[in-house]
Amino acid sequence: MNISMKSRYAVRALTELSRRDESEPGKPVPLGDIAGARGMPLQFLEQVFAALRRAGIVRSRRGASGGYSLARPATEITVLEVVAALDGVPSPAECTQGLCDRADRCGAASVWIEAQQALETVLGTTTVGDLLAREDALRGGAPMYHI
Amino acid sequence: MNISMKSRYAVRALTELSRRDESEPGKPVPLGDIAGARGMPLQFLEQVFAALRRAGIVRSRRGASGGYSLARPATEITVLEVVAALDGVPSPAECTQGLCDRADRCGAASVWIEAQQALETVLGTTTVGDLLAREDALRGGAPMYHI
DNA sequence: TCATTTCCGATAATTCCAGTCAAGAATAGG
DNA sequence: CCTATTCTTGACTGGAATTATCGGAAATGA
Repeated sequence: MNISMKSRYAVRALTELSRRDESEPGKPVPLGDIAGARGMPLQFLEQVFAALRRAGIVRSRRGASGGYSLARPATEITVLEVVAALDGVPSPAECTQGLCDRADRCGAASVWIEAQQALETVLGTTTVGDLLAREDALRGGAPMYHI
Repeated sequence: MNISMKSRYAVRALTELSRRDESEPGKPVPLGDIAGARGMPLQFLEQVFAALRRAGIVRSRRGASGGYSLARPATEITVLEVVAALDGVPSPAECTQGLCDRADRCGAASVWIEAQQALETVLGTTTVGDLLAREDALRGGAPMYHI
């Protein structure tokens, strides 16, 4: 199972959302702002955030001065659950989901299972908060050359 | 990241091929035998093995009593290179292939890169020989637990 | 009321996947 | 040489997934 644009947009958008949540905690941010800030198609983001809301990752408020806000602190939202909400649990091969009836006598299944576990470890231990911190490090810590 | 049927068939087929290579080393095995032994569509396997040959993983001999044989010992063929030959290097997101022009200022790229590295570690350290050994362990009835 | 914004379903364009089909070329054995 | 076997290659297809876009409905604050 692939990590699609939906998941990638979601991660970017949540990073942006948590950036804004730092300055004005809890205040809803319109999707249009987020889409604009990161160059993502608004109507596609709407689909993405609908799924994020159903998964309990963001909260929404409708109407004027509405928008989306984080349902939990950014440091408690893992990349894994974001991906799971949009693409399902990422698995390199279907064997790893009990769909392979040969798994009990197929040595190959084990390697796909190990691969999936490695993926889950990385994605499950990285939070949106981490990504925001990394982004800040890139912006601030990157060498600044003057023209 | 998609590990397609091609790669999965390839891994299964190479395991079968190395099993036969054990009893009669270097002897070409017709694809029909391999397809039959593991219930895989022959004509699809032909595509798969054409790619494996181009990648230098197997050798072919045409004609009667021809077939495919391993180009190297099974213990020197990693699952990673098999997957790479058929699906390309597995990557969870395109960012990790230099296609994302935002990578230098996008904190999200880092997590996809780490995920890819974790995948490559698992797949790159498992060989077809390992899979054959695991399969034998499974057949021998001894349950095998791997950490 | 009105502008804003989320919500929801339909649809379209494109690409990918898994598998099939068909014709051709090389080879061993007789 | 003849023939069955086997690899080689490319085109093709049906279905599914991906990546959106469109149009409007419902809620909400000013």
